[in-house]
Amino acid sequence: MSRATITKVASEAGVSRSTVSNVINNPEIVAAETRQRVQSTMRRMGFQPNHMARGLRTATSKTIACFVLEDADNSSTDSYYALVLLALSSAARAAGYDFMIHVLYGQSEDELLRARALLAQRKVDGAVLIATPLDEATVQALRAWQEPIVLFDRHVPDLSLPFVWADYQDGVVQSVQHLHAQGCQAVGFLAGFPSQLHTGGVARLEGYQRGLTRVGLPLDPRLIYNADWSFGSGRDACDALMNLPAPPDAVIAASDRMALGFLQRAAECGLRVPEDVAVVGFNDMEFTQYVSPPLSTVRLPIVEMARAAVALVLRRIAGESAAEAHGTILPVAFIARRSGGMAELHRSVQRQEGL
Amino acid sequence: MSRATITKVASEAGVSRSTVSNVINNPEIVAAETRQRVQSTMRRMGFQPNHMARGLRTATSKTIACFVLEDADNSSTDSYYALVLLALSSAARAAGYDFMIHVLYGQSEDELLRARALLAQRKVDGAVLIATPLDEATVQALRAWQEPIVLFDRHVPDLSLPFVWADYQDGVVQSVQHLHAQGCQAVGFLAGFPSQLHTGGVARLEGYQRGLTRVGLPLDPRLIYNADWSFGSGRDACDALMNLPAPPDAVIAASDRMALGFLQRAAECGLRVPEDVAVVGFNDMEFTQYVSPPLSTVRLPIVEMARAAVALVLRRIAGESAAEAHGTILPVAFIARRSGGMAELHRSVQRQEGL
DNA sequence: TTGAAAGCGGTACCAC
DNA sequence: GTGGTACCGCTTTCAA
Repeated sequence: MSRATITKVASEAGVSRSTVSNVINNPEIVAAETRQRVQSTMRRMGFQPNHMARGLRTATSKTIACFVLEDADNSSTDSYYALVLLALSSAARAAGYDFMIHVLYGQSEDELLRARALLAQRKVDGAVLIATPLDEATVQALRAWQEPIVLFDRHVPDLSLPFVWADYQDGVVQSVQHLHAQGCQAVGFLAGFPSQLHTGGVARLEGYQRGLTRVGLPLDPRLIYNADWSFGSGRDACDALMNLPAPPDAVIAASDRMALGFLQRAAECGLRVPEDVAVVGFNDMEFTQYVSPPLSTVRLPIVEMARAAVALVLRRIAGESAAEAHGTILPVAFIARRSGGMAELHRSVQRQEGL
Repeated sequence: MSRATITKVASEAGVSRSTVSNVINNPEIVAAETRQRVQSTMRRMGFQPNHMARGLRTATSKTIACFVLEDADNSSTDSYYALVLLALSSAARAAGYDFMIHVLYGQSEDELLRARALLAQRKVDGAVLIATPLDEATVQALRAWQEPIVLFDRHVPDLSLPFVWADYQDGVVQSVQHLHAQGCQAVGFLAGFPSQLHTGGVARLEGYQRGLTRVGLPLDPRLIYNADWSFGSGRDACDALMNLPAPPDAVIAASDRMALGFLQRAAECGLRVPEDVAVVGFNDMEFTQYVSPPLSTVRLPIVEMARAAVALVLRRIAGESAAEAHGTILPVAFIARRSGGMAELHRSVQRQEGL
């Protein structure tokens, strides 16, 4: 039994194909009686307009893709990606678009071509790119395509590709302020690789520096440990920093994973958190609530970022130039938990309770 | 500048459209010289065949979808989903298919219709369904569609929907065996909701019972705590079980999250793990490596499961009936870490080292 | 308000 | 081995 087509519906309902088409796309211009007859026929026959035929005619797919640039570490297996993908899918759907995910294994020309084919073949109307490592050359290439592409969670200063980005810098500033409010005087920092290509890493380091300045603490380079984002490097950082002649009384890690490594090693060394050293992470990964003590951290507004990214893609699809559709920067939220010290929190709770 | 079409390429290369089409789809039947001329013309013009036109003609989209059934808990933000989605996407791509993700917010008729539309409109050729909660009625409906749909990580005994499933039961059997080999004599169990609809929960409980039988330990119902999969319920389980007149010397949790709650509460109560009580989780979530002590757990073969699921979908797309394409059950792996006790491991290491 | 007809960009069959 | 041509199912003028 072959599928119902618009032609069959038309002949069944005793109207022309154009009328059926109008019932679907411009119901208001069809006479009420005709419309109802056609609608009930469509329902009865289980008619669904063929996406390919429609797309061929209208030259749109009503689909957007997320290009996931996978690096060597398989970083995209992180739960962060689950959150982002689902948030994007939900934002796309809210806008009436379907959502495709396409993984790029590296940034080879070949892989870029495959991604481009999706756009060139009109299989998708636009794309959001999510990439931890991102070469300059790749960005240039993407830009040259002149397709509706938006960078997610990336800041691209000069290049005219629209982007969505969270205020990483402010997240660390808030962390410093919180720790300072706890009475901490020597705040260390576990930096990730602050390569130029990982703008998030740079922004966090800048936030650290700016935060110190703002609360009036000196910047001591010895308190900055250059880790590599991994759990293990967080452990190493603990050994390195806490054995300094003048160890920090608090540390901020550029990622929750490093913070957790630090936390674990600190426990092994008999250090109490936050009494001996307060710890703050970054990202609010699920497990941060489950460790002892629960980890203070910074939460990214992923749902809002996804919405903003989809909105930017849609503007590009609608014909807006890449130059017009500039970047969107969204605020982050500091999440106070025990590892960062709770004095401030207690005070504010007391204040709320009118004590 | 409008996009290159097959017609333009044809006239540019001085051949007919059919020949260009053949160069793309049946290169071997075209004369080498013609083929090369056409190919270089295509390249020069940046020609990409229009997906819609091709799909219209061939009635295929070369796309499969993953339907994600989202429950009230937003469980799909779990990193498990990131792994599954990326594994599916990779498996799809290896088979030459693109990959769409479509979230169903609940199991209402409306949501099911939206998912069905994707198939009926020929926007996707088939789908993998991944769902924590899954009503009988939904399964019946899916089945009635007669579309290429495969259930991921679900066991559907009687219903003729192909499925992929991991040997949950054996995972727990292995856990029991490991603990028994450590000398544990009273192994408790933290069950999730063992509803009929969550077959994974049932299988784990069965594995517990079967494991005990196999190693010759008695089944003591008091050692089974009915938790709800959450971190908090794992904590509660610790209080409940460890305050029994005869507390267990080991517990197996049906999820890592519960195991971690147990671990945390145990630490608060001054219990040593694994000396006072050994703990084993289930799923091998990332954070299990990061807690103290690292959590023994059971790892699901997600990549293999994804491959199997895509393979089943493709068989259905190729025309195989749902009845023929039965289920695939894949083996799981017990991961020994410190929380479960390491005596056995030490022995086997010594054995390997020839001691 | 409705219908006829011309595509959209490919594929596939059939002559040549 | 190559070219002509009839579709695939829908949208979109343009007349009636």
